[in-house]
Amino acid sequence: MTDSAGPYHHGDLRAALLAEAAVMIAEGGSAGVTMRAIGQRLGVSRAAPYRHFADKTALLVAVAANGFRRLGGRLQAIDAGGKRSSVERLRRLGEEYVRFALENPAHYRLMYGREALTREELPELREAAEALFEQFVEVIRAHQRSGLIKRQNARAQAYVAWSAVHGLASLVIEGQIHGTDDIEGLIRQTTRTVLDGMRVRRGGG
Amino acid sequence: MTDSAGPYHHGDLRAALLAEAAVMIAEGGSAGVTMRAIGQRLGVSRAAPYRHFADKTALLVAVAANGFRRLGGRLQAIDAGGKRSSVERLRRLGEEYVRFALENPAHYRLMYGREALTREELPELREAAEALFEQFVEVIRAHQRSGLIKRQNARAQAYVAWSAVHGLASLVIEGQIHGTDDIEGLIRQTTRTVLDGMRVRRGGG
DNA sequence: GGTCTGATGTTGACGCCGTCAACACTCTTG
DNA sequence: CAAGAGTGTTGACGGCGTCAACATCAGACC
Repeated sequence: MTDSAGPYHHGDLRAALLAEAAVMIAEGGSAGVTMRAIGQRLGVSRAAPYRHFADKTALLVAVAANGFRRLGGRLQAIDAGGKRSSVERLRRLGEEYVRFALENPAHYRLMYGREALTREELPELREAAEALFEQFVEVIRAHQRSGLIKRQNARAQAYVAWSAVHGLASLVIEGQIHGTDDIEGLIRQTTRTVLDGMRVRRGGG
Repeated sequence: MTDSAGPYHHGDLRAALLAEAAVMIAEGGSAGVTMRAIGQRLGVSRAAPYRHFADKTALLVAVAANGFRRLGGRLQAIDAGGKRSSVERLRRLGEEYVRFALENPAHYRLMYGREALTREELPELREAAEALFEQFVEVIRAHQRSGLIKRQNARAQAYVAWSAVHGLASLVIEGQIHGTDDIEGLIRQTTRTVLDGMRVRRGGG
């Protein structure tokens, strides 16, 4: 019985590595991801992952890029659905962003918490993150055209909005928000405040 | 000549460890901080730091807490100085916050990028961070009393403002802001947008 | 002044980690 | 059926955090 050892070749180890790494990150943060441990969990030796990823960083980068794509898809679904009033839709987009981060804290942290990764180019990660940001910019532009928010540099406005939702998500994930059970309320207040600040007003500066 | 080896006891190794760790973080990020390396740079053995800090985490926590205190002092200086119009002062506070983060990126990342630290209580770090946050809340309250911003839950408003500046700082540090050289302009736009959203308006919701 | 004791620093060792080189198996292609 | 590329394994190396045992020193106490 080869059952205890399994077949010599795994079948689709690359995909399994990505999936298992994501699981391990969710379980214990990316610090708990070890080339040896992930191999063991997949019934494979410690060096096997190196046939599919140049090193541990490359594996984590691929996992993080998947996160960007997953988040992007989720936001796209929100943005496409429904015919709500436009500002409401923009707000829902921001709220959904934060919700994704809070549902996948360790994964989100991996996506943005560079550190050892900075020195290299990491093109895959960069592209995935920029594609997500371009979604933001497009939504901002659409709302500028509708006359709902100020017609300033759309990228800059997108950065401001992104800063707010990313900052809130980050603070909650890192345990910096205390004395408030009502995180949902805080999310709404954040998006509402920023949108108020971006909104066109009669007689306003 | 004991000169090459130095005296057996260092004198004030604890303080030296804190200072050197901060330098190493600034040089190469907290990943580059190694108990062995820091000892070597101080002319001390690899285990010497353990006489002053329980483990590497404890050392990094102390360094991070120092960062919070340093930032707090800087913001306090801003807040105390000058008799500018009040909203302007609030804006300068936010801008100074971001500037500190950008001047000390690796240190700032250490302060907020928990990870391995989450599981323990880390009372020193928590207290330092909360003291800083209370400064924010106080400033918000003062501006509520002046009738300059909406009288809502001050802590919640402080969280919103903090999210914006922390998010912007974090995105810039992590290299997520592209296509804009004018980071200073982005900082101003962020603070202005959030304050606009929090401001009291005649006839506004 | 001499001694004792606790604080501080050193060395050796352990286990875990990422990674590489050399080797083993297997599937495809001719 | 032979060859070779792709995939997986084992052994080994150096670096890391950390602990236990030992060394040194400064100051309190007689």
